[in-house]
Amino acid sequence: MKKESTIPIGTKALILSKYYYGVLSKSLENIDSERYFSILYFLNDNNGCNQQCICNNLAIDKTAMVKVIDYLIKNDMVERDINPNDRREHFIKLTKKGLKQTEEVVKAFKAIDNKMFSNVTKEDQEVFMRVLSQLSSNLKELPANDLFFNYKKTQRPSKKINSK
Amino acid sequence: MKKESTIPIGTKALILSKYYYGVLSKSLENIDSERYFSILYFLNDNNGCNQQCICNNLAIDKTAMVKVIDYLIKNDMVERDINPNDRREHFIKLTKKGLKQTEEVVKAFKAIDNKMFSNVTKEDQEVFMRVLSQLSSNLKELPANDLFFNYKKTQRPSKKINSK
DNA sequence: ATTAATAGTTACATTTATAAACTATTGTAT
DNA sequence: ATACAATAGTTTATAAATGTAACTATTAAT
Repeated sequence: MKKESTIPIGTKALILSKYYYGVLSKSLENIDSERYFSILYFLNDNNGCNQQCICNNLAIDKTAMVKVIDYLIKNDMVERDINPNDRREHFIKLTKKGLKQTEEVVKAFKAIDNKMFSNVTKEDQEVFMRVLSQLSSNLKELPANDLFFNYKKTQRPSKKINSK
Repeated sequence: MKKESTIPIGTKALILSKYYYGVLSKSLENIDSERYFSILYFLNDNNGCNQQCICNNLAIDKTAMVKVIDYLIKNDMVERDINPNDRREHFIKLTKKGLKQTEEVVKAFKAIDNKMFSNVTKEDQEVFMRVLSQLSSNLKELPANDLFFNYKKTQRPSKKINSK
């Protein structure tokens, strides 16, 4: 009685993503960024959004995002522009080079998605995608994980330094 | 024309796993291990397997695994026993305490899986799981990712130090 | 008896995660 | 108008995760 396949959903999802990004980075060795492809992909659809927007949508901490953007700027993939209407916000915009290379990134992502689904029927594919979204939103409503995201404990009761 | 939801499968899977482990670790705050729950879960089904086996099944690098096991030993969750029939292999076995606490871990995993699927029909659930497995095995056969796993480049053409 | 392969380890460098404290800016309530 | 809260982003520090290379010990293959 082998029960080989009793691996929890979350673990399976993590494993899948590891394989996925392995394949992806293999097919994107010619891009000037060696990582953060998912951010480029996201920017392709949301060019000019602020950093917090990327964080919220890709579940990345904002302190990590600072370095991600720094890296992408260093490689001339994006630029960081202050929003004149709300100077707290920094818009992240793909550069000319970034736009061009992001095309390749998007193609690579979509190629993998297509190959992955090559032997899955259209109907099953539809169900899969729908359930995947459902699971994610179910999880977001489960008891306080807090682990990610930035509006978290925020207890900071002290402070008030240069206020007086 | 918003295209909010065009996030690649691999990215969605990664995000799902982040939320998932956030919820999980929230519900397992009383366990003596603060992490590596998926390894405990795996050991519950495969108690006494060697380290490589865990690596292969959970897509974790073997050099990382050393530290994971060290950590779990330090917290008296597992022990590491040399296989007398092949002294290269180290069997990883749950301790008495590890067995007990792993019960809780398994319960927590299954509880989350249940909650996630609470509003998904049995049929859709079945399709989802089947496709998820299919996608993983599709990915494994895509062109060399190399990124993970241990039988990789292994080119090491030099070496031969103390051979002569 | 060499040589190759496997399981695991060590050491190192890089990347990522996490928390806390911070600046700058904007929103809100009195 | 002023005080306070909230938001976006940054910095710093620490810990953990990840990846690479070189290593030991052991077993398998020739």
